Amino acid sequence: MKYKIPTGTKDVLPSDIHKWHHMEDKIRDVMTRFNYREIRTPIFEYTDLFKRGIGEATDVVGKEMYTFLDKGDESLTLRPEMTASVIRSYIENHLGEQQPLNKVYYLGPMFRQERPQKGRLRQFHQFGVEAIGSPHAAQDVETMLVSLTVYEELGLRNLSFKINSVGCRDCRPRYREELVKFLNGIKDRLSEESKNRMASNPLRILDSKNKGDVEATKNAPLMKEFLCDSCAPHFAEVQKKLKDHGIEFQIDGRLVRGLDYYTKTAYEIQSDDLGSQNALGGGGRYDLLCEDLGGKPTPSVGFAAGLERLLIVMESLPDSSIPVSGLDVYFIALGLRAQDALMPQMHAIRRRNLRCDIDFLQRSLKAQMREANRHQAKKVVIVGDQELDAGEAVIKTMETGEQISVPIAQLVEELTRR
RNA sequence: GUGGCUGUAGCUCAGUUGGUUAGAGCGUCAGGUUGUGGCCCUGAAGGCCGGGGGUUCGAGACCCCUCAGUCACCCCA
Repeated sequence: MKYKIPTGTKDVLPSDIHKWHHMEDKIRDVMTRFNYREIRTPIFEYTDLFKRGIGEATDVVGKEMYTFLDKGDESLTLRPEMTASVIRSYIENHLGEQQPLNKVYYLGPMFRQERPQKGRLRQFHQFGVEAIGSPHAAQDVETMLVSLTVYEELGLRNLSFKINSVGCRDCRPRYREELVKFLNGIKDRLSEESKNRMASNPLRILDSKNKGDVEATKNAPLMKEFLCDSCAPHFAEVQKKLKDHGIEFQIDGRLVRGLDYYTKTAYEIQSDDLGSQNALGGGGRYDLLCEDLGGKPTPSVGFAAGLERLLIVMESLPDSSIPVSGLDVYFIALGLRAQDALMPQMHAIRRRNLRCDIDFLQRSLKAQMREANRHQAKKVVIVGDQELDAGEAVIKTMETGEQISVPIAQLVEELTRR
């Protein structure tokens, strides 16, 4: 085969598209009820935005970005995530000047050049929200509720919901010092990767999956023990509000997440159906990002979640709760005269909001019936020379097999009745 | 970037220690019904056995290289 799809990308074929529509419809529905409005930003941005926004030390920026020079020698990058783009747009369009709190959501493709595996593609899709402007724990909790509601209403169960606080620029440095002190004591037991991270981002050593690292850091100090007078009550309040909502969660003191901009709250929703890449979505607060990108200090919180991963979990549900719908009417014309007579009728019925189709291959009645069945047609209209001469059409109800004859002139009325 | 596994029909997969013409199920198409779907029966079409090289009288199978997929590491959605 000469042409192949690029590594790490997937076609969504017509036979699967209803699953995507189902997810997308539910996401937009929930977002709307929570009063988040969609924002659409370009698929690419100037490379510096992501370097500054996500952090030079992160894996995303360090080794996963699709970066290229355009014909004007500008360095552009296919977006690896949305938060930096959204904040750029928020600042650039002065959204904060028009109202103090902006709640936005997005849904679209992201790009990271990594080795694909289960639940990880080079072009993948995320939905997410950003609530820009509120420093309060209630806002953290609302974003959590958005994602949990989407999952809940799509029928997902048995998810695990983990939260942590990663502190702020006041308390994190103090903690980081303590942590490095501890890590130095057990340095020789750490993996190479973790040793390399000692200088750049020691916090992430804690959520390493390497068994040796996990064992070695078992007694490491945790951020939650070092939270400052601002972060500690905030974290406590998030927990209290979650309990008020009856939301089950676990505190995971080692949850850090790989994006540099998080402050205070960090959270992740996981599923066991996902294999090794078990995060369905995650998010947190990023109170410093806006000013880092040249805007005014603006406390914000948001999450991002993967659609491909959501799809994997949905497909693992015992009874596929993804609705499929068939045609309302399939038109069977035996001969071109009959086709000429039926197409205007079909058009009129399509204009009355029914889903219809007709055979375009001039095949046998039997073949056309099979086609009707394949499309799960509720009714079939059959017209051949006999009917044509009588000015009539046969309407067959597929489920019961019952057939009636009606004048062709009354087809529209007959089929759209009820 | 590193490692494991897998590449045979549209899909899912068999294929014996290397041996004649490469199979099955599903799907597709047709017939069984002069103009009636699903279920059933019958038949047909559909394969450079991922690609290249090598060993051999003989390779889908063995060896080497290569490409692709997949899973895992790292990290994340």
